[in-house]
Amino acid sequence: MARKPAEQAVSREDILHAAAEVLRRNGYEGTTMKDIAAQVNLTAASLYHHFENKDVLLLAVLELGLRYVAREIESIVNDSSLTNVEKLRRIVHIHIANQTENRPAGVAMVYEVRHIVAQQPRGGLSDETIAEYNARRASFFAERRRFEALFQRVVREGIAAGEFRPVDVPVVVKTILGANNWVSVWYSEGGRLSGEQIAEEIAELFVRALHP
Amino acid sequence: MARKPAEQAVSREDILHAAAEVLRRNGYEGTTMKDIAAQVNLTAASLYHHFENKDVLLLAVLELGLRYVAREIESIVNDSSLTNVEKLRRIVHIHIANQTENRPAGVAMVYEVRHIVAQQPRGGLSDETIAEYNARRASFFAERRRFEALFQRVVREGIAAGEFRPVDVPVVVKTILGANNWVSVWYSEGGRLSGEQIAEEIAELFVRALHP
Amino acid sequence: MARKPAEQAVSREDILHAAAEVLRRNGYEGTTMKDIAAQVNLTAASLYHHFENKDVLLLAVLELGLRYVAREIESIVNDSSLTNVEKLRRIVHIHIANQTENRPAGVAMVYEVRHIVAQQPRGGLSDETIAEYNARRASFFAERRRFEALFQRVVREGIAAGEFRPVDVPVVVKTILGANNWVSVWYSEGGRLSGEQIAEEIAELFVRALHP
Amino acid sequence: MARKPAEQAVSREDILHAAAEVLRRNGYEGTTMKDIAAQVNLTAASLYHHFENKDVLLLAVLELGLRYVAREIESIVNDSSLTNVEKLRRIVHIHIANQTENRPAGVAMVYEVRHIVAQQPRGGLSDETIAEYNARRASFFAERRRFEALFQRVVREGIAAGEFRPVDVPVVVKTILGANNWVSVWYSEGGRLSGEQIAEEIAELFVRALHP
DNA sequence: CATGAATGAGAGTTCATTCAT
DNA sequence: GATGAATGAACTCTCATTCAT
Repeated sequence: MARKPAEQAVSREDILHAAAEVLRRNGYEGTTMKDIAAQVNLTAASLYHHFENKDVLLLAVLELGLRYVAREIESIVNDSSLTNVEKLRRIVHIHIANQTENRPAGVAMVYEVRHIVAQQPRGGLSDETIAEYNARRASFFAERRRFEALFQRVVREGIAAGEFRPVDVPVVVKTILGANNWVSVWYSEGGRLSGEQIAEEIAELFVRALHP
Repeated sequence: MARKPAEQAVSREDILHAAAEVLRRNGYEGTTMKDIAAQVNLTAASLYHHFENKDVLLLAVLELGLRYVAREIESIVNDSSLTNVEKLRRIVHIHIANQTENRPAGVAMVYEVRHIVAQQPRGGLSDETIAEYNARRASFFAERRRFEALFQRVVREGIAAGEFRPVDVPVVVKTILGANNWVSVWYSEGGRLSGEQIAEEIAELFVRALHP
Repeated sequence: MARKPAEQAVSREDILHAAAEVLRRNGYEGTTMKDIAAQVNLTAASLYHHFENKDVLLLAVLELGLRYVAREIESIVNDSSLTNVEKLRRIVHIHIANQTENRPAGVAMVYEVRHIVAQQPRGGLSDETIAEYNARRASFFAERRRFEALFQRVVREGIAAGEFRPVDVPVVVKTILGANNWVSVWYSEGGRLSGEQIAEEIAELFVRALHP
Repeated sequence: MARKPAEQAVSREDILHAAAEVLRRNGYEGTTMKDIAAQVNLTAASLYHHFENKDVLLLAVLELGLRYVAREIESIVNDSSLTNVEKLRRIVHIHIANQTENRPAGVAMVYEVRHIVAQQPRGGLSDETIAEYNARRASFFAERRRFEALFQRVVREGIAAGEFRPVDVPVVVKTILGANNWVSVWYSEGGRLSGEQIAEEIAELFVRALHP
């Protein structure tokens, strides 16, 4: 009753990537432990060696994906050699690339956030597991706030520098994020436009929208 | 063994409204036939007298919601006394109002479309039911295309009239829709801004973005 | 996907009796929903039509069994034509008969009480189900206290009447109950002695133990 | 990949004591290999170096516990300076102390015997393991018979010596054991009475019950 | 010896769906 | 039309057990 001996073992990381892929295809509720397991040639039971829980696992996926983009965007935002207009263009590009390319959780995030917001950790769990879940959840939301804050900073500093007209920063940023996120819903590989071209068009749109 | 004595019997319409409400609260997967039935004081079994299927039912909900907004928007777009700038402002307002006020299918649409796109009609069904489902699905997508076409018409005619600069119309419309849809994700009643104010800000943003 | 049409439907009562039987054979943890279902020719899923929960179901079994014996014993205790010595003999007989004959939950009670005492209602349940469970649990314990109180009353009144010597009533009653309960552990049908004979011997033992 | 560096390795004995503790807390079914392992700072897998089986392990625990009490009782029974009345008092005390103090197998025995009686050795095991299990089982029951025989001997010799009235020895002994075992069910530390006091009351009860 | 990784078997539970009444 | 009872399929999760390292 034990297998998978020589073949290199599966790591947490591997599972997270597999899960991200399944999540993208099937959505949160549509994703089963069996699906994820199959993706890494394991049985569902085996996943519980690496994650205490489906929720914990999926949350880890989203957090990972988010952290990844946030890092990229952060380096742009901190680059003092760029104007805020240029920063806005670039981070829109990065965000959209994250939707159109397969970067884990990029797509997932659009749809699945509602589950995390609403959801009590699945019932009948040990206190430790609930603690683990809440920790992950807090971590995810923290990352999420940081992510949004980066966009806000660019707009705010752009306004201060006279590069952008004064606007309601939170609403504008939500609008940009909404537009970008939505790309993952309608983008199709091999469509009329590449991800790059789409990003170009959208970035231009918002730069003009904010023009003083 | 038949209940529902005094109260007049429930209609398809009643069920659709109830389902829309549940859908808004619980999401597609989270919505059970029992939930919907409870909302109209029926048992799950009874729903099958009115709809052949959960999928058919939910699809009807989305179609209904969509048709409703489409009607409203259509009357604006056909009003020849308005400029295209004015039309754009108004339809953005209507679309967002549909997200922030409780118009059920409005909210649902953001998240749930994926199910309809992806989903094979649930296995093991009679051919008639599958046919019914596919008909509904086609109908939904037709409505959806009409809906989007209305936005596209405004932008396109605005460009032709010199009110808007030339842009990639499909991408721009998707961007506007994405931004509007996203409102339902982050809007909270009693928040800092009313739905009206949010709509105002977003409309202004896109009008400027398209300024020649 | 629906069966069991004409054959007379299964009632809650039927299930309780079936469950009692399985409980007796397999013990609390050893009893599966499938086992119980099989006993009444149903599938496990069907049981959830009648009981919200395994715990709720099993608790109902124990409560039912207990209530049954308590009723019998009560009528003896209230019979003012009997001496307390006679009452003690009779209730010991009844209690032991309950262990040796197949009266539901008689046997179960010996082992399974620990589960009810210790156990949090299984996690991940709706609030209503938890409420239902707690109600049943309270009801069970109330019944249990009543049951023990009946024995105590006989001993106490016997002492007052000079039929019994003064003793520590609670301890003595626990001792009698323990001895009786234990019968279910070692009694085997077709053994050297009948249930009646065993009861006779044990009753005699305690009557003498209490002799002034 | 081997841990447990400084501390000297765990012995079978250590595991048995740990298991007894867990058994007492959680009951037979509620006790997992992981629980036991955790108690001795091992992993579940490691337990299989010491015992072929969960059942074998737990059986060993019960046997150990039983053997321990049996020894104590034996020395009393063999003490020719004591009357049988005195012997009975003392062995009741020992037996009850075994329930009220933390001697693990004491408590466990009450509940868990059923598993051993009923249970086929878990399926799918090697013949050797089954053999080992059956050996342990036989050994357990032998110990159990010896234990009961000690009580029987006291009663029987007491009758022969005229210290006790003639009774059905097996039934009487079962009754005494049942009463004693039951103490573990209701005894609570810090309750109104100490274990000693309870034992006193019960011993007195049975001595009088057997008085000629 | 000990462990981490893996697994099969099964448990409880949910849910869309069916059908006789 | 409506319901209660029933079901199959699926899902999450647990656990004893194995085996290469």
